[in-house]
Amino acid sequence: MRAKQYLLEHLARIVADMGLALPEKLSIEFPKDKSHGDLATNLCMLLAKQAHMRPRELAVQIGEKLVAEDAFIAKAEAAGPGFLNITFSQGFWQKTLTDIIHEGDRFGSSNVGNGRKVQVEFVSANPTGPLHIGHGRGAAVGDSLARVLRFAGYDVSTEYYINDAGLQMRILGASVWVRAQQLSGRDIPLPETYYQGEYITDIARELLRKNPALPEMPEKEGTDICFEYAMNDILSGIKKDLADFRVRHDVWFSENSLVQTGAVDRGIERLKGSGLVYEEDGAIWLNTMALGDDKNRVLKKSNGYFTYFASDIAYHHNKFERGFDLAVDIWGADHHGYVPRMRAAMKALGYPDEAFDVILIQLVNLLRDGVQVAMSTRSGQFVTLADVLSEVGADAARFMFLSRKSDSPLDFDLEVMKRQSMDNPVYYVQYAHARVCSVLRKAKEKGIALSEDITPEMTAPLAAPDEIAILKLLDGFTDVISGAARTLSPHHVSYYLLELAGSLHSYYSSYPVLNATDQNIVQARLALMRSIGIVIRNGLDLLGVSAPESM
RNA sequence: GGGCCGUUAGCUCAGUUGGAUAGAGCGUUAGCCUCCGGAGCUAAAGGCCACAAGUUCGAAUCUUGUACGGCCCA
Repeated sequence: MRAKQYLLEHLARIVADMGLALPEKLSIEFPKDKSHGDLATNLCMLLAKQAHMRPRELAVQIGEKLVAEDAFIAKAEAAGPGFLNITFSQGFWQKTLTDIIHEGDRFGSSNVGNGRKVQVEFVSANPTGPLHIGHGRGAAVGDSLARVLRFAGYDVSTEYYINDAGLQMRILGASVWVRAQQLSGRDIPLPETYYQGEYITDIARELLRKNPALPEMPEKEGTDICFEYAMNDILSGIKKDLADFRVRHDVWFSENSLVQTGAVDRGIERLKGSGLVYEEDGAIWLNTMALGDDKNRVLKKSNGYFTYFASDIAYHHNKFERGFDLAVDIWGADHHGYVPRMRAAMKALGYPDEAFDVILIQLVNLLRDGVQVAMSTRSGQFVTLADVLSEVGADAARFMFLSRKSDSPLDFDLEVMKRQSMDNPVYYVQYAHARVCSVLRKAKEKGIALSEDITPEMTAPLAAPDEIAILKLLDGFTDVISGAARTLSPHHVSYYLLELAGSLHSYYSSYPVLNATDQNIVQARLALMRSIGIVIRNGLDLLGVSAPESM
């Protein structure tokens, strides 16, 4: 981060002296940080294009000027066209430790979000049954994304949309009603389209205990009671599961409340302003084809009922009325066909394209020892998120979900997830953290004081290539976070942590810390250990994974 | 039939405004416990980045087409 800003300032001046303008987008952010040579190379290519020069020619010219700068050394290499390597002094990298220790749990945060108001809506499962493993993946991604965005300076609110109006909910109530009847000895069959799961019977049993008169009630009234009770019961179960998974929703938004307050009607009214709403066959339609969808969609059916689409439009309209600059929805990939029509609707409401984004979460393939575990919601035979958590733990599950980009399917093997080996990389990262803590503990026991003031003299012994490499890696943490925020991809954080943990383990095995020969070296390496610990902890926190001090 | 996503080492996967010799883990092979935590480390082998064309100084990355897989819609 600092390296880039630093480079930029100097290059900007040099380039200006040469009569060239720095492309504006370059002044915002440089995502690449593996090698600062890449950065310079990129820059040269862009500038060369602008100046109509051969890249190498320009590289040599810039290189010569850079060499004249006393703050860093640069050279244009003869090998390959247009390659320019820029090397920073060791002190430059060593200063990273000062920043980390000074900023502590804020290290890695930035202001690239610039306070933009973002809403992340995720999970939003119908409260008709417990959450399963697929919801877990969406929950982990959504929650972690929110944490990353917050850390990167966005103003984030997380939300769960409760689909508590509509057919599925009526079926839920009816299912419990039938089970309650059966439990009180009546021979009524449960229709196939009703919810079959064992949990429905459990709810009915519980409700009967509290309300023994239920089976005698008229069907309408009884079903309503069943629905109300079942939904609240299931919803509180969902809330508990999410809490156990360290997932937080700031707002629980009820679809029913939209319907009650007439928001759906108002949404359609507003849509009419786009001139794309029309009536046909007694139904009200939105001409989404005009905005990229592959066919037009019904808003209000001829029987007078609104479609799901209509209430979703009203809901999203409501989001923007609440002042969000960006609404991110996290959906199961099986809903991807829904994306074009929502985009079309947002456009019809007059919101810009970039105000609405959807992250699609691909399927989770649940396995046990390589054998697929059958899952079917209809038959009620599925492994719940709660089951998985109690078996493998929240840390392992979250890390696994956040170790893949969300748009590719994921194999989740329960047996592998219980193994404490590199099959299960969360332990590798946590172990690195525990190791660092252990060294710091031992230092304290030995009476070695850890100075709070990190001075350049103190970090100066960190001069080995391995050490400089780790310092560069630590310095890049902030970029990783802002990159993950920009691309809405929290999994970048996991990969970064794996890399950092690997560096620590490797370093640890060949460089003594407490047993180093010189007290100055001990202090310097302790500062390095502390910094690595802070960065791993900050990173794990963004993933919602614990950072144990011992294991 | 239309559409979305994917295809990178034997397996599971990273690789994001195009950049130097494409990276991890597992598995395989050969090593490392007198030493701060071996849940660890070192090294080797393993690649036509599905295929073909295009864009350019440069493509795993962008464009088009084809094949295969998953999903959605009709």
